[in-house]
Order: sequence, then C-alpha cells, then structure tokens
Amino acid sequence: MEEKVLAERARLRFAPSPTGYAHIGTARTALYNFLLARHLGGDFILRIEDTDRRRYMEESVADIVTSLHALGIDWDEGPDKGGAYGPYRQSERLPIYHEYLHRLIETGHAYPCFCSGEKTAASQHKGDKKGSDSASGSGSAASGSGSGSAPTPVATGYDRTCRSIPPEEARRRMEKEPYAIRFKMPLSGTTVAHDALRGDITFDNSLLDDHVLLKQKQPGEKWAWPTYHGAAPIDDHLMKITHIVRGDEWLPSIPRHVLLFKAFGWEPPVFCHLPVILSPSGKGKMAKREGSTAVREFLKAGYLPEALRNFILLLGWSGKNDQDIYSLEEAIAAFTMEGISKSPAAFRTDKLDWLNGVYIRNLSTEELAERLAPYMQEAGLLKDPADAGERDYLKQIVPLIQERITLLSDTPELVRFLYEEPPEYEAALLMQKVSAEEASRILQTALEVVAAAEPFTGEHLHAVLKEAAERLGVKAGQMFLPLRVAVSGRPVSPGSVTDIMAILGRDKTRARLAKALGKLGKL
RNA sequence: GCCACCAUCGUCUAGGGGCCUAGGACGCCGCCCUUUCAAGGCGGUGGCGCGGGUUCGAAUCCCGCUGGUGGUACCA
Repeated sequence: MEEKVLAERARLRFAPSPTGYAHIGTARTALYNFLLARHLGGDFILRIEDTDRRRYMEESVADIVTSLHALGIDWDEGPDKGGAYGPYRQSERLPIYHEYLHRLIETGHAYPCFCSGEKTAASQHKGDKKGSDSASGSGSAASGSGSGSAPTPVATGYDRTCRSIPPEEARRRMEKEPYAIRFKMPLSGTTVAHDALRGDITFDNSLLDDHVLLKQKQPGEKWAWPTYHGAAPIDDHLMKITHIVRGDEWLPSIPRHVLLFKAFGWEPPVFCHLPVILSPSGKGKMAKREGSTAVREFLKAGYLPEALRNFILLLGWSGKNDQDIYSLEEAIAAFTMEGISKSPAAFRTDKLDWLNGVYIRNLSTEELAERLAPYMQEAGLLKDPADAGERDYLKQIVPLIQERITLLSDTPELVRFLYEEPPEYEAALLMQKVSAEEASRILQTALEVVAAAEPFTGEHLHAVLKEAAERLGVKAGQMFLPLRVAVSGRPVSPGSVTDIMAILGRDKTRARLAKALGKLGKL
C-alpha cells in the first residue's frame, strides 16, 4: 500500500485551525510536513480548518502565515496562492461537505440525528471528566470502589437514539427538522489502522461512538458546518493528500478516519502521528502557563528564526549522523519519517539558546546590525528610520557583542554606555586590582596617552597603553580594569577597553577618564 | 473510569540481539587561552524504570507491572 502511494506524486498538507497565534507545536508540525514534501519532491499545501466558529480568531491566519514564512516555510497551494484543489479554507467548502456527507446517508454509512445538542450533552460524560472531582490522585481509586454497585457504565458518547429511525421516517423528518449527521460506527469487530511510526494499531469498534460529521445547521445559515472528522478526510482525498503528518492528539481518532475513507471507498493516505511537545518541566503539554508558546513571542524575545527552526527540527527528529546544525537545504535533504521519534519531548530552551548564539556568530557584521536594529529602536538607542551615521555607529559596535549575546535583545543594555553617559559608580570599582594611588597614576597616564594617540584606533591604543603599563610597572590586567570602569562605568563590559575607546572617540574617552580621576581625587 | 500511545545521561537524542566497558549535542564541573564578560580549545560528570521470559548472548524481541502523555465534544 505504501509503495502504491509513494508511486504517485507526494502531496502533504499543513492544516491549522485559526484559533490563536501559531505556537511551537504548530510550527513543528508545519515544518515536518514541509520538509517531507520537499524531500520527496512533492507539493506542500496550506489548508485552513476554520470550522469552529466559536474559537475562530481573526488575526490567527495572518500570524500563522507570517510565522511560517519567518521560519522559511513556504507552500505551493493555499488560500493566499490558490491552486488546482481549492478553495483552501474549509469555510468556503461547505457545499462539498454537504454533498459528500449526505451521500453517506444514502449508502447507509451515516444517519441523521435529530437530538438536540443539550440532549446529547446529557447522554455523554457518564464516566468521569478529568478535573471535575477534586484532588483525585491516589484517593479516588481507594475510596469509592469496594463493593459499591456503580451505575452501569455507558461506553462513551452519544446513545444512538436516532440510529434506529427507519430511513423513510428519517428522510421525512429531515425535510422540516434540524439534524446533524452521525457516522454509523460498526457495533462490533475491530478496526486496524496503520501509523508509519508505530505500525498497526487495533481498535475495538464497540468502544467507538457515532461521532458527528456534519453539525446541525444553525438558523439563518445556508449550509451546515462539518466537524473535523467530517471535513478533513474529504479534503484530504479531494486534495490528493498522500501523507498526513499531524499531532499525536489525533491518534485516538485514526480509526474514525480510516473507517470514513473506507465508507467512501477511498484509499487512505499514510498516517504519521508526531509525539506531543511537553512543557519544560516535562509535565503535561506545552502550555502558556509555563512560558512562551507562540512563535512570534520567541522572535520578539530575540531568537533568530533560523535558530528556532533548527531547534524545533531537532525536537522530535534526528538525522543519520550526529549533525546539530542544519540549514534549511540540509534539513530538506536529510529529513525522513524514520528519523521522527515516538516519545514526547520536553521543550527546554538551553539548546535553543546555544543554537541562537551559534547562528548569531555566523552572521556577517552587516547582517547582525540589520537584525539588531529593531531591538535598538525599541530601547530608544536608535531612531526609527535610522540615518547612515547611526547605522554606521551600530556596525562598529556589533563586533563587540557578536560573541557574547545569546539573544538579540541582550544587546541594548550591554551597549547603552556607548550611547549615553554611564551611570554613576563607586570609586572603589576603580581600585579592585590596584591601590588608589596606582589607579590615579594609571588614569593620569592613560589620559596623556589618549590625548596623543594617533591614529585613534583600538589597535594603536592597545599598543601604546600596553607600553604605558610597562613603564608604570603594572600588569595588563591591573592597567585595564580601572580604564574599563572609567570608560564603561562597569567592571564588566563588552569589548576590549581600547576598542571601546576607539568607538567613543578621543573627546568622550578623555572626559570619562578625567571624571574617574576626579572620583579618586576626592578620596 | 475506559481506550490508545510512549519509556536510553538533568534535557534533546544515536542505538533495531553480539561492533555497547551504551555514542553525540545542550547543560553542569574543571583546566587552558585571556585587559572584564563571553567565545574558543581540552578534559570530566551523568543514563538503558522494575520484574519475568526467549536466546549461547538483550538497551535492543515477548509478557506483566509501574510511570508518563494523549483521547474520551455538534473543539480542532
């Protein structure tokens, strides 16, 4: 079966539902689908699954599109691009679902359900809902059971009242009563579904319910809306999707989908369910509670999109060798389903931080300055359209921070002293490695050297100050610490002291040295 | 509760019966380099959840247990 599928052109889709900002899990699913599609030389399709009108969020689609683009993911067909299998928004495909799903009633694979939403809601949830009973944990199992005769447990879901309505009567009632369409689940037997990662999985049909495929039509609406289970398989077939790579949360509903394909007489595609991404603590799904989840938040926080992409690539997939850094092209070449891991991964940012540093260090000065600009502007150190002089100044500064930042957003506070007067500091900071007298002599000498240095470059300043240190009989470390404090206001600052001086220029450097000397003078 | 999936260093993972005294990366620790902090180089710490099988031999196969996660909607 898989050979047969692979013989045709591969077509993969990413089908998010626009209920919020694109989050990390979303991005990973999109990335894996994209990489596999490209690896197989096939098509990649974006399809918007907007059948949930209640949770629909307007900015969501735009955010998903920008987030994916930022990560380097692009598609061949989609709502913004069109394509031969459109439309690509489910909200625009309502008549299609209507037709196919009603066809299922004709063939006896589904039936209309006239029960109200309230009634069905009441007939289900006979079993526990998870959080409802407070502090269950270890207690519940021990306490309740014993010999108590629990009410006969209903398997799950809808009680199938309407399943036994004779077809003739059902047809008549459909004329004037609102109805939903439910799948007629086999009452016995098993369904075997195949997952590319886990092999065959067997499900007991008697445990599966008659789930809704088409929701009840709402007053005033022309068409009824489908559920995910009603719409996705139809779209996947009509769009000639060959591989479905999606989140683990869909694994339990895979029998519903293969049964539906079977009911239509269609060949199901290859299924591959990705393990969930756990929160950093490893407890539960990644959720907003434990830090950021949206791609846009990571980008705003100062992560490079290519680093983020590299990180999520590795979060649940690994290649044949021990490679850690993958360009997009390398990822496409190396990505196969076999490399996807089956167990869930905790979202820890340690490695992401490291990767971000690696990518930052690999950027050219110009490129990094470009990427830094928004953060500098946000911090008020750069005007919004920055003029040539400002951009030039920033480029001078970039080498000082390139090797020491983890996040782009680390930069402004690190280099603020190159834009503004450093904040007041204690005179004691000048004397960490030397006595007050020595510090005075060092500063005094530096003042003279700086006044005369020509050219005023980091390199030359370094040479002449080193000489001065020898003359004074102090070690380099003793020489440069007080100068660093004087010039940057802190004992720890980016760059070599002499590079800082060169960037500041002769006048500012002299002023700051003099000010430091003044502090010592008052002692 | 029921159903399903998963289970190798702290984290991400390699491993598909002998090549494993279990490899890599991040983190952590130490040393080197060094005008601070970084970066870089070198070294180290650290793991096959438990119990049964199968086999000459098991991290690798099977069963059970335990644990984790997901699902159980006219949400996706």
